Amino acid sequence: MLQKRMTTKEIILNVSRALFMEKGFLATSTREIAINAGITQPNLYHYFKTKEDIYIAVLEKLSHEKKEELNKMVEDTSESLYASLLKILNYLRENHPANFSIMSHDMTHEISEENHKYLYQLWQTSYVQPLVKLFNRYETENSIFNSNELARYFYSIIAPFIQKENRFYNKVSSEKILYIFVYGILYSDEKEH
Amino acid sequence: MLQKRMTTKEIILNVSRALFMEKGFLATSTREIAINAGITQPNLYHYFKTKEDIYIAVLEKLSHEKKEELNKMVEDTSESLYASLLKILNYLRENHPANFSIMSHDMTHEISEENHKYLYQLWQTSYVQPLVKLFNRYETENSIFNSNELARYFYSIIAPFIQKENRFYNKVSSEKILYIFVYGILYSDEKEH
DNA sequence: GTCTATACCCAGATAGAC
DNA sequence: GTCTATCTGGGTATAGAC
Repeated sequence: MLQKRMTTKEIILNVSRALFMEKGFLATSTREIAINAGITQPNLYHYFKTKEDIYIAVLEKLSHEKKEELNKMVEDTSESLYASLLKILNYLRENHPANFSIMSHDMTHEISEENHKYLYQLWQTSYVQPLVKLFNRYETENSIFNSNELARYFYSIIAPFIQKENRFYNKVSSEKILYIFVYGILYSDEKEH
Repeated sequence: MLQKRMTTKEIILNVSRALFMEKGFLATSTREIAINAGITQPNLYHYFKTKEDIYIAVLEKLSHEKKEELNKMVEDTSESLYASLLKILNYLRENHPANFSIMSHDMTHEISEENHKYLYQLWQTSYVQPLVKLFNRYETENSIFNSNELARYFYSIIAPFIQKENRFYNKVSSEKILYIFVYGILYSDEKEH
């Protein structure tokens, strides 16, 4: 994917994605986006009406990409639940540019009400739904959690391990993270595996 | 605690805490702090050199308060691990003004390097250490996690359930949250409790 | 210790030439 | 489609009177 062959709009979306996901909405300036895209700041406004519109476009593209990938990973029915979750976790840790916590905060605090609702829907269909499908296949009747809850918990638990900058959480292996989610801290105390 | 009998500095710290914790460092303006404190914006600078200094002072006070409380809760050795964790979780959900994710992001992105290090130390001694003490009492040799890891995982797992604004996570009971941390999702599938 | 006035900067966004 | 120039508003912080 050479930048030379990309349109200006695509370049803007790419550099904006990196900046928004690393620094958050507020801390990312349109001037910074422009410089990184190799254009002037007013030129941005030829492609987008506002900075918020850029942000929406970035998350739209990101969500659609991840939706595709997550659905693909979930559809392999030959694997165990643990194996599927491990694959997803590793994929997100390697490929996802976003810090979920920042995304969530920006969505609820820095974005207009209607866009907030729209992004929430995007999140649901792209990230939560694939996981719900997965859990539905394994869930038994006496579980105290339904698939929707499990999908949300999964993301909240893995969130800190996805942010790139964190010196502590980055070193933790995906297997260890999953152990807690799947077996809890007591299981690993009482049993060997 | 009547505001009338508080000093101006205390009032500033109180309103700043509420604003910083809800909106984050960047999104909170000194004008807003001043209005809520009932003073003019330049008057802030009689008490603090910079906005960042206010932020540091807020987190210092908050940490020391929580350190006291957490240590108290951890010292009751008659309780089970589950009961202790439940007490701590409920306490934080009821009394902690902060969204840990925002705090963490501000610390690493919006604050000077030296203050960042200082706040990290505060976090360690006030929040992590009490939990480490607790886990040390229960940990067995074959656990794949040490107490320090468990303390950090605990906070990362409960983090989304502490932010006040979230419509989904707020409804979840503390018992359910702890179930996953202590028993995992599989245990609740296979066994009744 | 608190105020008014204001400096200074950087943000998002627009006008209009090329 | 991209630019230069610029508007407008908000931010943090300072000067200096009371």
